[in-house]
Amino acid sequence: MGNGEWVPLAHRVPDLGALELLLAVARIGSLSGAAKRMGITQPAASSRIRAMETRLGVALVDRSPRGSTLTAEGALVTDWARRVVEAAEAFDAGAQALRGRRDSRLRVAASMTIAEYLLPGWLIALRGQRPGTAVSLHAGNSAVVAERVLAHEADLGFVEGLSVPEGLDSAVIAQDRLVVAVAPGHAWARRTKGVAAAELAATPLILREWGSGTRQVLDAALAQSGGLAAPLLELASTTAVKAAALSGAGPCVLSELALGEELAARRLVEVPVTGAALGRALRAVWPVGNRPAGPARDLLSLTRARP
Amino acid sequence: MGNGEWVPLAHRVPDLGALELLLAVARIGSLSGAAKRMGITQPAASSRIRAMETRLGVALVDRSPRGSTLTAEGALVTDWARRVVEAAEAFDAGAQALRGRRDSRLRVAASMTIAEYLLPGWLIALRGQRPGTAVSLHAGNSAVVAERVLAHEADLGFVEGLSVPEGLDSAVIAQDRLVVAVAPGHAWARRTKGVAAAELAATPLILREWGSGTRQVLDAALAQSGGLAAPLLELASTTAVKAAALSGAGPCVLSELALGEELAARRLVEVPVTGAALGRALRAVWPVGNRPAGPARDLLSLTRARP
DNA sequence: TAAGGCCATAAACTGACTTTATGGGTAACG
DNA sequence: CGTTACCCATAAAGTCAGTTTATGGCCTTA
Repeated sequence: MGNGEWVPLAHRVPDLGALELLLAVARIGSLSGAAKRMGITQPAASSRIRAMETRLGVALVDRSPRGSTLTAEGALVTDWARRVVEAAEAFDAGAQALRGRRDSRLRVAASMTIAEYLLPGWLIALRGQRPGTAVSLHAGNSAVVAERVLAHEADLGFVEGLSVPEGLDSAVIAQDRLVVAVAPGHAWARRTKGVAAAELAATPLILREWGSGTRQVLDAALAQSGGLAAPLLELASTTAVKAAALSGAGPCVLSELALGEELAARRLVEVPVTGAALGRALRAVWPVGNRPAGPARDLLSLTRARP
Repeated sequence: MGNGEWVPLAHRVPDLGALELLLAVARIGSLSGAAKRMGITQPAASSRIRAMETRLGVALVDRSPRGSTLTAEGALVTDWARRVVEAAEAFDAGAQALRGRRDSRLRVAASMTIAEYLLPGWLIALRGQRPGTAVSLHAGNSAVVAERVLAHEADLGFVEGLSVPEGLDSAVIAQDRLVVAVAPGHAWARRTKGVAAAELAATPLILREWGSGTRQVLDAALAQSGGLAAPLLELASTTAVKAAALSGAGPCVLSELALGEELAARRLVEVPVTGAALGRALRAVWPVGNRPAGPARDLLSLTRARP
């Protein structure tokens, strides 16, 4: 893509502090109250909000002597801001765990997909329930996770895959699903009956490169339908796969977790597949006999559909 | 919720510029290259990445005399960062449109739900196709949108609702759906057969306050099943409704768009409903006869499942 | 071995954000 | 009808993070 006269996003979007302040103003209903909540003074808050309004060219809050409320545009902006702040919170939760402090009271090992999409949310929830718990995270493939759990270097592991590694007990915490998705303009988007496994197998697809968990499950599921055709594109990251599919290059296959937002917004359309099992269990694992206790049990109960 | 020793998110998460820089490093493969791309000097980039590593306590990039590549942890952090940056891009696209400049070549009016969840994505896509197009956005309820379109104050409108306002032609661009969702621990989460409309109507629910489009559709859909019971909670914002449902307070009803992420991550579970039509069309509208042309046509074709 | 990538470090600079210090406005209350 | 207690705005001075400029070391390629 061309560069043109590109300016960094950071110069066009208020910084996280300002967005967070805006959320506080929305919730609390006054600039000074929000300022106190954020640990800054009232003039600072006033100035920041005003700077944000100037930059956006829109009035965000109605000031009155007895408080400030959002304007209609302000409410919309606040909703967009909330999504940024929530993503930042997930980032923070994940990053803190990645730090891997020695004094951690809960050591977790997780596969990539789980670490990327699910764990931050769980950690935020755990922090809500047990604020004191320090968590350390180690990410790797299923084999690495199993190894660390068996060596008692992790209190709890999370794996995605078809089978449970030797020596571990497990509980299914969710049922992930590979999803075939196409851009709305693609011919398959009209197929309400979906595609048969054999047709899917015969079609060149946009895939992650070989070695990814996703790819392995797909290979196994279509083995009896003739095996995978040569890929249309073979890309290194989930993002690249999504981008290619969005541009209409062809059908892609990714975890439902990676596609949630695109599917909800109809930027991509799911194509049902008949005759192949594209599901895979997401499992929590622990050494045989060592049922999780303490913080590990807390986290586990957060992740399971049924406690 | 208690405050405790809270520190602002902005002090724990790198700023957007740093996250964007990290993405550039991931894509380009060198600090100096990423620096050039971002319009800063190489030492600045080096220093920012280093500061980020220090703050997070994790090495993110492997430096070598022939470039820099992400470490395993770096790749994970980059994926989390990408979500923050994408949210910020959506914020920016929406905010720019809200500005409402006079020289806008495309004036759009949209209902709240569409403006909040769908429009930013469309605008990003439009910017990709037609970089020069300046868009102005006006958000309001269906009546306001219709009025602006009829008065030729907007080139294109987007409404959600059961009927098309008088004097407007329309095209269905997506089928939104109200979703009943509960926390995974809730009894309804186990109901694979879902709940009947009558049972839903009789159950106290967590709802948006009266007047919201969501609420109206729900009222209409359950009118023949006995009408809505008194709400369990009646809250002012989508976010508040979600938060209440996440905490296990009870079943909530929200647009599928608002719940996409929570459902994908299984933080909330969808409960199928039988015997009531909870779907509603999302429509683009324009004055009878004035078929959209130019930029409006470009945007319209981006939003339609079938061009 | 010279050239051209890449990255690290040090020191001076800049500017955005902050606090401190005021002032003006509205509402509740005796 | 003043007093008190909120609320917000403005001005001036201070602070610190992030930046540039300048330099040096390392590795590969021709």
